[in-house]
Amino acid sequence: METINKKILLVEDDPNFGIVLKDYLSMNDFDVTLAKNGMEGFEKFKKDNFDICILDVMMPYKDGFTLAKEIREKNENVPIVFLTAKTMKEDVLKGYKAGADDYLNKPFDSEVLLMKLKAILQRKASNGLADSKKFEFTIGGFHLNSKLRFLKYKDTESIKLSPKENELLRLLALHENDLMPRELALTKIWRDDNYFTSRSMDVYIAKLRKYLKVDDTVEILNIHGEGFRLVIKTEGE
Amino acid sequence: METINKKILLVEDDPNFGIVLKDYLSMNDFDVTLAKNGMEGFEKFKKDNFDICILDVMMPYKDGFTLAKEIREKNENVPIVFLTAKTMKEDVLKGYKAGADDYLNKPFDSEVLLMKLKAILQRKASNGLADSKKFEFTIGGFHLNSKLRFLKYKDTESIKLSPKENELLRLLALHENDLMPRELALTKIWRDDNYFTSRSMDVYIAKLRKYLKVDDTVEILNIHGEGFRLVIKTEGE
DNA sequence: AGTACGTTTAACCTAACCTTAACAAAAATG
DNA sequence: CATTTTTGTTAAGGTTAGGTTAAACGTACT
Repeated sequence: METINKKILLVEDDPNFGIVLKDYLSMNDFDVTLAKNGMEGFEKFKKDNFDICILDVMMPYKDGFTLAKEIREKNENVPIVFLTAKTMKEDVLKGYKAGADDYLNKPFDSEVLLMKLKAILQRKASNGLADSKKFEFTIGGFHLNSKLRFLKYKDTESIKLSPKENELLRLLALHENDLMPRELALTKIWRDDNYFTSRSMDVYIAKLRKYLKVDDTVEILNIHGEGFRLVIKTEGE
Repeated sequence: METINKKILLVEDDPNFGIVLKDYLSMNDFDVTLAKNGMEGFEKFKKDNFDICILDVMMPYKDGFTLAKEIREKNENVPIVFLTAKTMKEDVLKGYKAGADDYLNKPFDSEVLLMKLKAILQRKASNGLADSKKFEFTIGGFHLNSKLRFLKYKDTESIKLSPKENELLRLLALHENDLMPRELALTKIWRDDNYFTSRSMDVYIAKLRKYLKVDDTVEILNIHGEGFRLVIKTEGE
């Protein structure tokens, strides 16, 4: 498993710096794809599977934050590291809100970057990586494709799911018949756990229940104060 | 919703800075334990369960790295964030080698710290924490799942239990056939031992007895002035 | 500007939960 | 055996979490 080098998407508009950094990372056994701007970065992201994304914040056309958001919509797990020239608090906060995993101010030491990357990859490795790859589920009579974001019941037309609907249902499915803690969904999907996000989540639970109503072997149960449980009643028995 | 606050171990030798930081984090809904040096930090770490550790690097007797290593020996998962006054590359590298999750140079912005903590906890929330807690019990003809909070008798519909019912029954089951002291339940579940909580507990005992009535091999007995006993009459005999 | 879509916020209602009170029954106490 | 203390049980009350719908908001696309 460890034979294949980790793939990095590096998006950096300064060509000199970009090349230097790419070479440095390549020398350290990373498989680096370099993109010169946000647009190109997103295209390349869609076409491949990266283990980590390093995004410059200041870029023409599409800045790093916007790109990060787009990336997050496609993939909620891939680690994102921002590079920025200035130490602006706003930027840092914005970055973390966009789902950053780390943040580096230029000029930074390349060795430090390397250590950060290693630390991040290590963390990811310890987490259930299998989960992040799983995107197809059978839920009673339903089939959920959470990559393409649709839900199909038997031979009926498939329903399109919004990003939040999709992620929530996916999390529930990942914990099929088991408790899916409120807190988990809130931190993973809403990235904040407060009264409003919690209410928002309830709204989405209601939406999902509506979709699932056609199949009475499938149900979303509440465990008061804890979270929800997607139960699938197995036949007979 | 009663989300229990995340526990932070903060080890910082500068008393002024330590207090300020502790207060700031407390204000932001963290449950902070402050230790004044590495030694004390490790003692406190062993005595409790923390969600995250924030360690100053420069400390008398035992520096942050040494402490981090000791902590890692006890727990290889808990996130560790270092604080350091100087931007020394050596230190940063050493920190990551010691298993750091992040690194902050003083002076740092407190909001940035907050975001980092959130980002780290979010990452951690994604892996299912290995809850070594025991939550499944067989009580005569009953099956109690105290994680999903339900009680099932043979092949009947399972009953949903409220948090208090569930915790109380779980405590009783944990002490099956043995004395479960009043005081224990009151301090563990009600977090206070007074006349009213005690009466409340009696109400819950009554509720549990009602649930358990269908199986006459199971019974909750009172031991006057001491507590309760969940007895399970084994067959034959 | 206008439309479409996804998401959040507000509002209102119901269900779940916990405590308290009230009264009855046991058990201890002297 | 009268009295106090503890426990058993039920029901009322208050508080919070959750269910649901609709309106408001925001952003992207026309």
